[in-house]
Amino acid sequence: MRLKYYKKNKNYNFNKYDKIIYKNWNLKKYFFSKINKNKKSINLLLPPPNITGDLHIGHILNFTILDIFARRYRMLGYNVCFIPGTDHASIATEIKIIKILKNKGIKINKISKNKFNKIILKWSKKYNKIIINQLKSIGCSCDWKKKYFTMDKNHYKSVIKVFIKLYKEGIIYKDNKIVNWDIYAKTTISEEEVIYKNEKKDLYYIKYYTKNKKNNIVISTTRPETIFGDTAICVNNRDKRYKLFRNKKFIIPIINRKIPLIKNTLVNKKFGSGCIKITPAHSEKDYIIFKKNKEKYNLKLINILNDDGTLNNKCMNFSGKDRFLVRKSIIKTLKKLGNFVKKKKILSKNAYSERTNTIIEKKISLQWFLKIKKIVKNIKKYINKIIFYPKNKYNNLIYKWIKNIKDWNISRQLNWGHKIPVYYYKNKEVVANNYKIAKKLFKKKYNIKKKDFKIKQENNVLDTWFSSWILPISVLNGINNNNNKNFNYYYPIKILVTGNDILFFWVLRMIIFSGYYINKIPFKKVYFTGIARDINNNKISKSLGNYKNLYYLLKKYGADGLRVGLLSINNEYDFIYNEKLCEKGRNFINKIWNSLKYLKKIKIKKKNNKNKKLNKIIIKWFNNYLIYKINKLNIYIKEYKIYKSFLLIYNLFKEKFCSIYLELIKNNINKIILKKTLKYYKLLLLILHPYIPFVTEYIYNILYKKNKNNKDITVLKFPIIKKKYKKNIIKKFKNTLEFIKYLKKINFIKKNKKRFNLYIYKKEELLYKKKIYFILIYKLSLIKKIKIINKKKNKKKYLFYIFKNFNFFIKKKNIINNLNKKKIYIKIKFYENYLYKIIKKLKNKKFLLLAPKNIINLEKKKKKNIKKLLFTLKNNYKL
RNA sequence: AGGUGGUUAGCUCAGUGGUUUAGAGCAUUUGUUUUACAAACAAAAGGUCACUAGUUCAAAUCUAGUACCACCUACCA
Repeated sequence: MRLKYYKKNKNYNFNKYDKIIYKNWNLKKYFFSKINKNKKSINLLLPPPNITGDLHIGHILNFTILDIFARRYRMLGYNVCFIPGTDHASIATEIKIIKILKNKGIKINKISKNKFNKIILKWSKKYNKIIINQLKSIGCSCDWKKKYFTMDKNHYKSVIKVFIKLYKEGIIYKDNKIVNWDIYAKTTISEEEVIYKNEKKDLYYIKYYTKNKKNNIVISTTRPETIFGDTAICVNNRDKRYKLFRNKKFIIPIINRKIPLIKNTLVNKKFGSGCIKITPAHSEKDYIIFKKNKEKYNLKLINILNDDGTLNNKCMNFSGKDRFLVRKSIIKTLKKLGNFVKKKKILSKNAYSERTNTIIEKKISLQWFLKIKKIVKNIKKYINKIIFYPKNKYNNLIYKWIKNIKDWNISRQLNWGHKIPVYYYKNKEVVANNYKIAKKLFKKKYNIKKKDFKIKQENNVLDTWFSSWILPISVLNGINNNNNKNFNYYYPIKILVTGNDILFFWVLRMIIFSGYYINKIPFKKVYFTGIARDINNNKISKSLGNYKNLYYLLKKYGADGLRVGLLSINNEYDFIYNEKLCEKGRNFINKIWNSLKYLKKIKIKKKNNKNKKLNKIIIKWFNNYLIYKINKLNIYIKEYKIYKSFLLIYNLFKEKFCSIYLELIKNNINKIILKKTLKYYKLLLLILHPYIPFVTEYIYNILYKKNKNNKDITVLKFPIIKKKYKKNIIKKFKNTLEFIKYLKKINFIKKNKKRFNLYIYKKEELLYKKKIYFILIYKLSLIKKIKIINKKKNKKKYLFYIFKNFNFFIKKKNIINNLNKKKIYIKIKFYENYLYKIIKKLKNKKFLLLAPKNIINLEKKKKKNIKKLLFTLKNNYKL
């Protein structure tokens, strides 16, 4: 690897070096995992992004967290297998292609299926490449040899195998049911892909007369265009208003067809007129009522919609027109006929397709279903074995979902996807792996003796999620061969990282499938991230396109900068993404770059014994502080508190290392301290590496690698320090810095910056020496010397100050008091009030009786100190 | 309608039953071009911690209720 260092560079040139560094990692096969029984395996699965477009902030957050786990486990000596992949995303991709073709002015009807499929294939190849490059460019340390695509041969085979098994067990079946119909994509979609939005709608009240027009009944509906599909009128069993009408028949306006009045408890008396029309082919509830009364009343099922959302030929002169246009014109007609009563605005939900954002229609249709309830029985057992982060947040939700779960509609009327392996001959069907086997089966099963007969494969493809729910097993080829070495070694996944929005789509289904198929959990842990949202609180997603291109962000902020930016928010909850986050990330990387520049520049002065003592203290402090923080860091990561862990490192590096440590040793560097500094710096790079892999690798190569054959940082050991640290040293150092800050704050710095003395009591000398480093005070403040005195100093010449428990004096002439008097007055008032409160507390008998002793003592101390402080302030006020 | 989470500085968010004035980043204001870093450093200003009640010697923190916001689930002719 050729990495060069130019001292003139103002920042880390990520555009140039990130690629070189990743190539090098790849060349040395650091991320490729082979079975090694002496090493524990860690299996991580990258949730496959859809090939519909490039990656966005949500993905990057997700994958960064996964990559942190991967890199850290690798550095801890585990055999990490981080499996990347992409999803064919059947419906999403197909819609995307259709849109693109439409924009080009190409009509889909005029393209043959073959050609269409070729276009999609080309697209999928292109975007597979793009996505992989993007994953590499953000630093994902994946095992590329194990890369999968959900339309690969092997995966396809697995999907088919699973389908056949479930079909044979009677879990997959074909039936006429009400499904969600997307009129744009012309396919069914699953319940999870439907988004309900509450919107204002008109509720129409319409009169239906009896034959002789003597009586009428008023139904209420939001969809008057469906009257062509009416088969009955329904009221609640207990609704007394309609008692008179029992057993009567009514006539549908416009089409003049007779329909009966029926009863059902599902009808809500209070809503609308309490009387509804039944159109069983286009409403789930109506369908249920229809089924119950079908035989008794001889009801018919009438489908009135074409696949594109226009009315079909059963709708008289309205046929061929869009359902919403018909709604308007039919109301006009009803008004003319005198059947229209009134309309009312109500708030009601419209069902939208998540994929195409069009209003979906409920429609009766012959589809394939999966009896998920049948295989979900033992799920509690498996869910209890899996740990979810954040803990317990989703438990209730999960069980509720399982309770209400309906059969899963798995067939889609699309081209792009796994074709359902069912074959037809006349009205007979078989399920088989391929055409040849299917033909043989027909011959056997149905005793067909003809040599030449044509069979047809089912046109529909499977829902995308049908191929996703088997992933944990299928990526290790565990479906085709459930006793292979890889599968036995790597299964199950250690931790799954994913957005909380696909809990039902994917996460739960994987648990259900693995539990059913091999009686095992698919993963040990699940880490849910929040969802990235834009300023308007919309999900950042491919379909909305509300995000900037990744390459733009990478060019501007670098991969490490992006990673830092996204780690700067608490990712357990949804968050609003703002590009300023990336700026913060970039700035941090810049800081790191400059620290390297500084270390490269250091020149050692030969004779420097002046500040040996100071150096010793600094080293002692930082050494202990590092151990303390690294210990804490490891605890955070073990608890999967990623956000906290990074915040810790961020502050450790920027504040403690750069602002304090490096500033303190400046101009005072000898061989020993340089050696120590490089050691600390290496430790910092190591703990930073999982978070920001590129820049740390670069610096490590520049600063520490002497031979080509030396290891890169990515395979070094992650520091876990078992040494104990000394708390009192850390505290003493902190105390001292606070003391110095206080000295600066009381504002007695002379303009000529002449040094002056600080006076302390003899009796407090020990306390001072125990808790404060004098040497640091000399270094960082204008104090010339700390002098020890026996008696109180003359008020006229000296001013008395207090910091925590420390009392000290300063000569008045050393103070330039430019605090204005008003401010001091406000302070005095504040402390007087504060003092009053404490005195009151200390007079409270209950407090003295019940509060712990140390708290009481603390209050007493406070009282003392505030009194003194007030004294000082008042003195200052006079000044 | 039910569930979950939230309400803390102008913005985005940390935070803990008692530590003299509740923290960070960004934004704002002021100062500093001093040899690692102006994408920096130093500092200032900015908060009745949503509201009400309760528990407690002590509540921003625990409990309950209210209001508002977000998400999820269900109903809707």
